[in-house]
Amino acid sequence: MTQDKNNQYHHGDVPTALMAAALLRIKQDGVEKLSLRALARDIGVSQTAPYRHFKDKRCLLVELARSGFAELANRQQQAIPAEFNLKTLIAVGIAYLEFAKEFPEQYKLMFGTKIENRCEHAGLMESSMKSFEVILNLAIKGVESGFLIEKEPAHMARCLWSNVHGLASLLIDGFYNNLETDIDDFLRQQIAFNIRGISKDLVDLDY
Amino acid sequence: MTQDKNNQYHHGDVPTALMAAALLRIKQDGVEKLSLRALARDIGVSQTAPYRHFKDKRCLLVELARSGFAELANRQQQAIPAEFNLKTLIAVGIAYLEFAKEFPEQYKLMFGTKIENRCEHAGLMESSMKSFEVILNLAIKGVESGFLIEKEPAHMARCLWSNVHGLASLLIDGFYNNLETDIDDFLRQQIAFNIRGISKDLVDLDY
DNA sequence: TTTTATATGTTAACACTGTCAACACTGAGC
DNA sequence: GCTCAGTGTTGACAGTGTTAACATATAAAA
Repeated sequence: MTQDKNNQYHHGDVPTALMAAALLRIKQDGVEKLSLRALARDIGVSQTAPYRHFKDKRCLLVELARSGFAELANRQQQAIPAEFNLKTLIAVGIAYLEFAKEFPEQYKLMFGTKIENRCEHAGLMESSMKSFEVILNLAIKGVESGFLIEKEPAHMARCLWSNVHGLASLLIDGFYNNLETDIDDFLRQQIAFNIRGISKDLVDLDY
Repeated sequence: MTQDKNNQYHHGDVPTALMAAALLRIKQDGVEKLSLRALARDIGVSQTAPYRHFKDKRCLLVELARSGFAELANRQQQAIPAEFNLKTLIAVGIAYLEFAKEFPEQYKLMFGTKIENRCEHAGLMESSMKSFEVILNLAIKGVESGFLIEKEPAHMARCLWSNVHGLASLLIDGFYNNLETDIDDFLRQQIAFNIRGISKDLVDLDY
């Protein structure tokens, strides 16, 4: 914190400024065109300043993805109502898709191929695990409550996950653009189908 | 076709050579690092020679994706047995996943975000539609035969598609790496769950 | 307070990329 | 044989990620 904020040599908080700028940039131009130099220009520092805070571009992307998973987990958790039933799964699925719709570029970063060797980044893995655990806990509860088939809850969870991820991906990448019906109704129906597939009885979910 | 093949000024068939080289490159280094200049070097032409055959890099990627969809459609079609029942859907789903496993980088290109404004590329759209139509026809047949719920066959098809796409994506991006069970069993089970969700009765698919 | 060390920021440079304009060669049809 | 369109080449420009060497500001140590 310098006295003279206008003539400051030190920026103050380059990392968070970079993240904010990056979120803006990817929202505008897509994650594909994101450039470190442009980010540096955006926040008014030299082109190599970011390297004091991120080892390389990949690390900045990883951090973007990590925070994305954190936000996703948070939203999923928020979507769980007090009373648990099969519709809870739909609610969480919808929350998931809402996130993907709101932050498509961040979502691409989280799951896409832009980040290679994600396993090497512990923080990212941990964050994505936490997001998955929200679904996993629901599956466990579902099996315990007798709503879901008595298979591995992990498999139930992965089933839900892949279903909702498939929907999110196709949605983001524009494969549902020329849909005749309302997109939200459609998504709700798709999730409901999937839940029907792992629910114990042949329920009629009025999605 | 020059007489002297060794001192040839003209390469002969740059486009197909480029495609072959590109397929090799993305298989080795991933689609993210693909560079036009490297491709040109690979096939032994100057760095700007590709521009005589592809307007820009994007067009080359589009062609890669287009041929991918064609191959995918072909494999799906091949996987359909003479006799139709619910298991047919599983078989096609498995064929789909086999393709994704065999050509992960091409798959990423086909669905991922690397190609922006895919709608502008007519050939690509047509090719991807054809791939979808294979699934759509199955859904129609499924509704006609009374195996599937009497909803929009298009919705049934999209349900199958997003399910299998979700699995493929997560598989490719390494989210199933630390799976305890056999991956093929797992995938088969996941597809079966999904089909159970859109089948008319509560069938017990012995996947 | 002065000194020192560490964190942070800058400039200059390298190798690489996509792409364009200008030029050169080759082969087919007149 | 000449023309010309198709194909290939060279050279250049702007942009990128990244490193090394240098500069400054702040916090800790003296």
